[in-house]
Amino acid sequence: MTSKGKIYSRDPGAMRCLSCHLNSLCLSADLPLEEMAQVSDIVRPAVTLGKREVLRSQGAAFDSLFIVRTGSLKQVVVTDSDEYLVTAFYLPAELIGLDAIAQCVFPGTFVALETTTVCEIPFDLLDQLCDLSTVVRRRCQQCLSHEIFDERLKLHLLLCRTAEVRLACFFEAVSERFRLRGYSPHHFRLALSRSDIASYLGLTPETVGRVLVSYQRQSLLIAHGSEYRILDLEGLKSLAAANGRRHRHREA
Amino acid sequence: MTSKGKIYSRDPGAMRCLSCHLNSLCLSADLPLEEMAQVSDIVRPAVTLGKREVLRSQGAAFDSLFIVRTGSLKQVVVTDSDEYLVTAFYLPAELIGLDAIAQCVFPGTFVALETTTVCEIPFDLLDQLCDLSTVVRRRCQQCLSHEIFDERLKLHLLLCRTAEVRLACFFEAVSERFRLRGYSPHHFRLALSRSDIASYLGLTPETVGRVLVSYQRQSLLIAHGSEYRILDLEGLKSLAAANGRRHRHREA
DNA sequence: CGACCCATTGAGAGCATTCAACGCGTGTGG
DNA sequence: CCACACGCGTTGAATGCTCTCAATGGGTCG
Repeated sequence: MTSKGKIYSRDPGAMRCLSCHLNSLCLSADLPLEEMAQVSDIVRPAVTLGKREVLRSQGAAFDSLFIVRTGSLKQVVVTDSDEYLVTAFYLPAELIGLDAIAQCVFPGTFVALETTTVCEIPFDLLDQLCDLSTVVRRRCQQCLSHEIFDERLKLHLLLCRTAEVRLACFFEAVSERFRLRGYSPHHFRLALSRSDIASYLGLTPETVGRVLVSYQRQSLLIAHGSEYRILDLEGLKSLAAANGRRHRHREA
Repeated sequence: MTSKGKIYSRDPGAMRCLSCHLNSLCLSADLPLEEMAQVSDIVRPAVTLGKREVLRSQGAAFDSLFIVRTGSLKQVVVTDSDEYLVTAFYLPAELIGLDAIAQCVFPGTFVALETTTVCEIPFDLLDQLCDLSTVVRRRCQQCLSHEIFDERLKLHLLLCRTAEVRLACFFEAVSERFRLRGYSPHHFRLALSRSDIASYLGLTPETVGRVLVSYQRQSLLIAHGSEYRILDLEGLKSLAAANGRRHRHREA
């Protein structure tokens, strides 16, 4: 398709990644300088999205991966039976579009939850880069594999959990994601609505609300709109770990 | 580590893949002859496992991917809170170990559900092959990406489903997996126990049993031990699609 | 300022779990 | 070869969690 030659000419905007505050978390994390420069070169300048603006629609041809710089997005899948399902959400430095590679089509719609900027990485260029650099290829592989395991285990755990435990797991994970990105793990704004959280966890908005109230009564966390303040992270963690329910299996 | 040269010398056992009955489904599917030969060369002769025998244990160093030739296996994860969770199972031609790549450790124990044979693909060799062949690399990428999306959507769907619908989804998916592999989609043996199925779906064995009885009363499917006969696949599918429950969202 | 969406609260119903008991088949050890 | 233990599958009754439905108030957008 596209000509294969010379995909990285050192242009003025290059080395963008090096100076980016997310540098250490991104796709380019831990890459040697040379490779990081190569990745830098194929990254398009950041795009800004307004709240509720769509980055890519479900079914659109897969052209690029994206990395969140600021703000956040959710992935919404509309199923055959016209259900509206929030299947993922993305915070700064997180990679969008990995699930589109196989089918060459975006499996869901990506919607900005607030004013958001994203870097675009054209996939055909990244693909060429993978051919040239083993390090980059491995890094991509790692990102892919990491998501598989992460998702699988978490979702399987949630399947047999009560609402109270599901939310504890959710906030524990979110808090950790913020912490890794250098934000406070105890106090953050999460632009997902209660309905979004409910959809993501397979609950109803009412139940989510009720559990939040019960958390507040237990002095675990306080929710004010989209502001969340975790008072007792350890308490939340033990709630999340407490195998919230049933199933007394033994080893194989 | 290992020397990079000449990883594919045409040895007598080569072209194994070409003559394998699973050829068209496997990792090697759709590869040009030359690449298929290369993959063939790094595949180790099939290993046989007895029932309940462990292929790799949770936490073991990641060394190889495996492909099921005959039989089946389950992946069991023991969580921090000592829960025993069935997170995946594998039928012939399916790829084991993709979720181990990121952490370089197997995230769960792989147990044979019956007498089973698997092909082993040493990962360091496959990795080298990816460096040499774009086609192989893309194919690996595809396998990885496919799992992400598949799992995510299915599990999120299950989260807000009743037991009746969860099992319908389960059998629809299993039937399809058998069909793709050339077996009857209507009649198959599934070596997973009721407890395994329950764990996989986040239910209790009792509930699984009760739903199976209700299916039988509705003439949807008949279960005799590990033999399953689907009488009304369409009925099962519509049950699975019927958004088994709640949540009336609108588009974004 | 009105429409609409989101969040919250309450009451009732339904579904799945829990707990308990039983029959069956298999594998083990005497 | 047989007895027994054990895991698996099944069934029943009761509890409890979460959904459903409904109504209200607050915030936002047009």
